[in-house]
Amino acid sequence: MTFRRTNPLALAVLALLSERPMHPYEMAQTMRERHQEEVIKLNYGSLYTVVESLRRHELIAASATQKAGNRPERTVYAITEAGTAELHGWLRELIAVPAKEYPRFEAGISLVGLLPPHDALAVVEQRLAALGEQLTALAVLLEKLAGMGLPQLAWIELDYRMAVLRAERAWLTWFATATREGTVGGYDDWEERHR
Amino acid sequence: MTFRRTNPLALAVLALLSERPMHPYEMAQTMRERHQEEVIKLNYGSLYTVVESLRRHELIAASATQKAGNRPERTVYAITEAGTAELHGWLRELIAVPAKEYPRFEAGISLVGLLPPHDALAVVEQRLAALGEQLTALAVLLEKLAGMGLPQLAWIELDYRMAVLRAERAWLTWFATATREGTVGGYDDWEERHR
DNA sequence: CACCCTATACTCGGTTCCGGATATTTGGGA
DNA sequence: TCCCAAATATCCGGAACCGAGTATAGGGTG
Repeated sequence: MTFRRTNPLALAVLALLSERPMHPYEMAQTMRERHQEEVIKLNYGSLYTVVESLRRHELIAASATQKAGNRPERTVYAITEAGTAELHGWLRELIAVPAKEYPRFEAGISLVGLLPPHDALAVVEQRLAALGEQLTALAVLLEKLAGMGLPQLAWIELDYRMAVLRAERAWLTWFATATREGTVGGYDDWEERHR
Repeated sequence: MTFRRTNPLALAVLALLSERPMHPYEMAQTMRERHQEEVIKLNYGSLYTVVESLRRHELIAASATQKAGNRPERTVYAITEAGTAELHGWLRELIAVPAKEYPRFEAGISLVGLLPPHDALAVVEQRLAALGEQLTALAVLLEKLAGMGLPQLAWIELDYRMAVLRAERAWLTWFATATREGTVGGYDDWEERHR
């Protein structure tokens, strides 16, 4: 059975172990500290499932079971050679090949015609406000990270997200205006259906 | 137990049943015809699970079991009043509140420093090419739909996706240049680590 | 020094998801 | 008329996922 590149949490595990051996709980802590959990969903339940799956595929291996102090016993894992290869291959694939994803907003906006135009406008404006807040929060964070002397490469994904958020906001602004003024194609029919 | 708005396929089911009663297989066909499966992931296995879950929560109800011709028996479902309310509420939420999502590309690009700069540049350029193709394909499709006389509101989500894709491409173009010329912040260290 | 709160380190059970099977029927050509 | 491919309609078993629970230890407080 070959390893399937589904859960990105497995990628995070490989990336962390490529620095040094760790036990699962430590991985979680490190992800927290580095704000990695903003980019890769972290869930304790999944973490242990994922680690076990990586071990079964021999991409990582248990390197020791410590019993520091009198804490519950814990297993430290290390990356294998196959694991390093998998890490690099997966990374290449993630960047090179656009994955087919299903953003929830696309699902929502595709059915916006089911809401009366007036309500639709209201929720779009709510989203605009929320996006605005996210953008300023991001800008503040970027400022702070740059100020701390961290190199841009260390927070490159935030830079990317900022660009995408700006585009979203621009589109939404257009859509809100077009709805308000009734200039979006098919508006008359839309209006009529909701009476 | 209250209904959890996880799988958007359930939203599609509610939306379809808000038009008229259908049996599951017919829902799938209709989604195909309308290219809805581009926006909402459709999987036969999940479809029946989701329909059963909606029925348990009384958002839809079995309205008849036909046996047309001699086909295997099939159950036709209709939306309930609670279902209609759920559909509208969910729709509002999807549009108004930006969901925390985890795009795979963000995960990938956040770890790009693990690849040697030269390789990173290569995969980024591959993605740029792929994005270019997606964009022209989208443009062709939009042209076609507009030509068929469909109102803009019927393909509003494609309009949105186009805007986002353009922003992605612009950002990637910048990143490729900055990598090629070594002007991305932290480049020297990056170079050095891979020797 | 008794107490409690938080941090540590998992574990577990129920739900959800999904990729194939499975079983029947219709339509169309040889 | 017979046969096969495609369409119809659903089901199933295993994998993955996730939230909540458990159990111990250290550290601060009155």
